[in-house]
Amino acid sequence: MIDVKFIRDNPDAVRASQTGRGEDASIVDQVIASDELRRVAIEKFEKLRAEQNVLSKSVGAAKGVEKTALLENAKELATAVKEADSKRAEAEEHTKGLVMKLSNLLDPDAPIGTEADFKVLEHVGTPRKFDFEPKDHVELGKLLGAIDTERGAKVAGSRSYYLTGSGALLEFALVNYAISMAVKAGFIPVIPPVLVNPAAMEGTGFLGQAAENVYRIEKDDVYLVGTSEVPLAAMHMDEVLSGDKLPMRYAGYSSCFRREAGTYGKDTRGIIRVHQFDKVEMFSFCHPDQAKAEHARILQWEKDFLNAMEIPYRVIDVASGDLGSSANRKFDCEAWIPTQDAYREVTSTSNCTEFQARRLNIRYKDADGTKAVATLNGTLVAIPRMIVAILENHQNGDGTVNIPKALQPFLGKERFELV
RNA sequence: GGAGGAUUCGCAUAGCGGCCGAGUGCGCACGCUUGGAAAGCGUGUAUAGGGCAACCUAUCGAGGGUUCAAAUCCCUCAUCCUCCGCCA
Repeated sequence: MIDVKFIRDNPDAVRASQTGRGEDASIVDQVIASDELRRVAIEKFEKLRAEQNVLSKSVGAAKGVEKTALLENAKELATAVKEADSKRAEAEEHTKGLVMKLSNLLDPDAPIGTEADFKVLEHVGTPRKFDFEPKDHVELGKLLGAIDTERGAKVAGSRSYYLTGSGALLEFALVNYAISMAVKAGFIPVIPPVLVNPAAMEGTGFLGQAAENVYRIEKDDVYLVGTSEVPLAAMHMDEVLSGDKLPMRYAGYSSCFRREAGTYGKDTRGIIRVHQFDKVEMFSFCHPDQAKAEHARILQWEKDFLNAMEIPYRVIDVASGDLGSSANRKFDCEAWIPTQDAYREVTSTSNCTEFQARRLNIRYKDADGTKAVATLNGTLVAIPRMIVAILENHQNGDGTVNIPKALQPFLGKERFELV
């Protein structure tokens, strides 16, 4: 949510941002008009209310005939106040509804365009040349007894899978490595709730365009989170953080649930796109002035992780039209997937500036007063995609897979063997 | 699932229709005092909105209602605590 005052003072900037995203810029003018009416309604109500407060006091003090007369007046006023109040509430709601439609302001450095207009920032590592025909992760997963998509489908439907044996152990190793890395970097490790209430979901912006991809448990009016970003961000909902404690960094480990509506036929093979997976997510609450620097730091931790996995990847600056509505800029790390002959997203980090915090009412207090914090998120490791990248990039001709050095202490061996 | 109790300014509490945006204690900040500190004394100590400002308005878990007037009365909901039941 963008600050209404900012919209009022900088309508052109907001319009430009909307246009850059390929979204409706006319909302800005609707907001300004609505805000005008809102302020008139507020003034009208407050004036009447002040009158009523005075009159009410005099009613209390008065006696007899005088009191009866005053009461007569007071009753009339009460009706007027009630009416003005509901008009005020209506105007406020209308304005807020419009403001909520606006996406976050774009970072001026973000590339403008649609999904395909991303900018490649760098390549790290070189895709490996195989002297044999590389197998894909589904095949390798079978040979290693690590991934079972057939039984996953039998028991839970499409896009479901079992991680077994080496696969399960690999998840534990990845999680352990990620968490120990995060703790070293000063993150507080968190195991958050994955079942959250509507306020948390709404506040983090997942009930807007992304709502289609969210699982909802109707009976209890709760949602299954698609990322621990939701419970991590909502953790400090309606709180005022002390300025000297910022940045506050959390690393959440949780299962993530995604309906994957509208992705029929996309990535149907294997575990690139699944309904449920585990992920370690970085989340930071920081000073708005620090957000850009913090974003760079989070990206660096993502790169450190991929470097440790010895996987070739590239970093892209996601184009305006492909940003989530909360993000003002987003970087994706895309790992090289040999059998797809392509780079595929494995991690992603977004700078949400104060947008999300304003919706969730998360502020910080320092000498200058109380203001909205900035929030940022980034994937440290999303298990299935990382497993895909590791299996495919580190496979040997016989189907065995070498374990990256960083993970070896967590697995007690150097190679995954065939079963 | 059933029965009770609770939710007030950072914390602990008072208040149970107008004198309450709200008292007290603790904490915190500043000042006085002191060689320095403690104690003591004094002052201050929420957030949001509207207004150029003086100032006004709203907020006592949330939302409705009654009333000229609600922290206070009524209803619904949420959370926490205790007891019973159930499960582990």
